[in-house]
Amino acid sequence: MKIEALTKTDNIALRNDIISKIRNHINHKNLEPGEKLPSERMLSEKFGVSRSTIREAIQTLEFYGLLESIPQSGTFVAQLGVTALNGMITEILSLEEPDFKSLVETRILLELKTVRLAAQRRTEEQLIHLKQALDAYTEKVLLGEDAVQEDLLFHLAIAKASGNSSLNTLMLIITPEIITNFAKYHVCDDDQTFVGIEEHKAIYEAIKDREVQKSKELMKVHFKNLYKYCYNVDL
Amino acid sequence: MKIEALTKTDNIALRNDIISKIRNHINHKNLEPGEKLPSERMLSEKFGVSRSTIREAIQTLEFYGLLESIPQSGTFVAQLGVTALNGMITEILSLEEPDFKSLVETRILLELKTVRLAAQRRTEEQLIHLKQALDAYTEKVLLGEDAVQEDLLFHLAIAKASGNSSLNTLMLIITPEIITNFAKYHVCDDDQTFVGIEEHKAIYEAIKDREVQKSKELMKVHFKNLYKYCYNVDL
DNA sequence: TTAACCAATCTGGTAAACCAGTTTAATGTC
DNA sequence: GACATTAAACTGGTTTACCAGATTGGTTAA
Repeated sequence: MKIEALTKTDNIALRNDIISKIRNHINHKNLEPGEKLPSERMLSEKFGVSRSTIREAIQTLEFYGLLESIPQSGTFVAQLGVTALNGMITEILSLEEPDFKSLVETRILLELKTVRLAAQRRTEEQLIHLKQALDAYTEKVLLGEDAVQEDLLFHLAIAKASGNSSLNTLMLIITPEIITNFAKYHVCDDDQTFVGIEEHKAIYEAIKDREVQKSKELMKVHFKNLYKYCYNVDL
Repeated sequence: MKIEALTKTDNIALRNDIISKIRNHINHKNLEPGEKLPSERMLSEKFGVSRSTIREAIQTLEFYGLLESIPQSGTFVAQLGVTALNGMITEILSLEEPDFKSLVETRILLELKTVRLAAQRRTEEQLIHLKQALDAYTEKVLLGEDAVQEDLLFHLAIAKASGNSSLNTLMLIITPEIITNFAKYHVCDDDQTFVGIEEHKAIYEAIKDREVQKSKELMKVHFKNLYKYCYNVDL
């Protein structure tokens, strides 16, 4: 088991090492925004690793919007200068796994915003989608089954209805980790879920009626138990 | 130029297609949390593409925490059930490029939180780092040079000082796109930056003195122009 | 001199072969 | 028949080879 973990860690360490070397190269050559990086083959040779490894590192930096690969042409640095690039890569390399408390804290922040925006901006189509998610959740709970997934999907539907693509993306990024931790710590084993039905329904109604402030207050109540629970248990 | 874009789009389309097919497979086989996906070779053959393509798709899903690859063992679905997985992949596939307004809206939300947390939790070491970032920014402005990068690095330092790894990660994700859009729309060409020095300095002092509410108010002021500017220009 | 064209070269993307652990199942022993 | 052993098959990771489009530099025709 520990060998597996070590191997996995090694892989990440290797990729981070390459990312670091790419950063050094950009610094050393003072690559300006839009300039071209050496080809994958060159970097591969220069760093003594295979193209796959280089490509993985580039893909990671591409995800953060620091590089952009164009087929049959090259890999280019984004429209941000050496300083920002350097600082950001350093930060990315030092990123740590988010702890449960951070996740919950962030989720609450994001959702108190998405629910307000949803109440303001939701379209009829999004409202239907919300209703479907709500019904799926309710049905699951009434069957006495675990409904964590349907719960989170309803919240994701709210994020989508917020009309803010950025917030929607961020919610998608943190949600799986939230669910995983819920499962790990058995946060949702108790029968609070019946209360959850009413709370969800109320939030839905508020969004439907475009009651911005009320929707936020309802969400706050909805999160109160969770917030308290997590801080008591984990802090 | 448009051919380049098309090629790029095709690549993304291909990867998304594979992701979609993986989702279908998981649905069809009703893979429970922790269960193993078919090997990359099997999927490669099943979908009629190479392992590289499969691996890229898996890597994307790994980033969102939906799958996990373990060397010499297999790829496993995360600790979330079919329903959540299905819903999330659907959402991921339909993700759209964030617009500038969404980015700004999100940034303001995140930073009004990070600055408060930083004022509460910052360590002495983080304070030093903040000071360095502030000085770098000030120096650049006084030289009359463009200081967008140093500006954002200061804000990232605040995010790091918030002690919330999750918020820090999210800030890192949206920052490059913010900078890119700043450059594209020439938001920061005017000499507002001299005002920026004072505002940054004030925020730093508030964090230093652990004045939570004040730090938030100062950040609000700092963002007021930007918020207004963006909405006026882009909306 | 200039502009158009063409072929050699270079690019990222894709596919196929290879590697080192892991898993599994068959085989041999007690 | 139960268990230990061992070898073959299977895994994700890595390396190498190949592809088609883009770039580039020189050559040629106007």
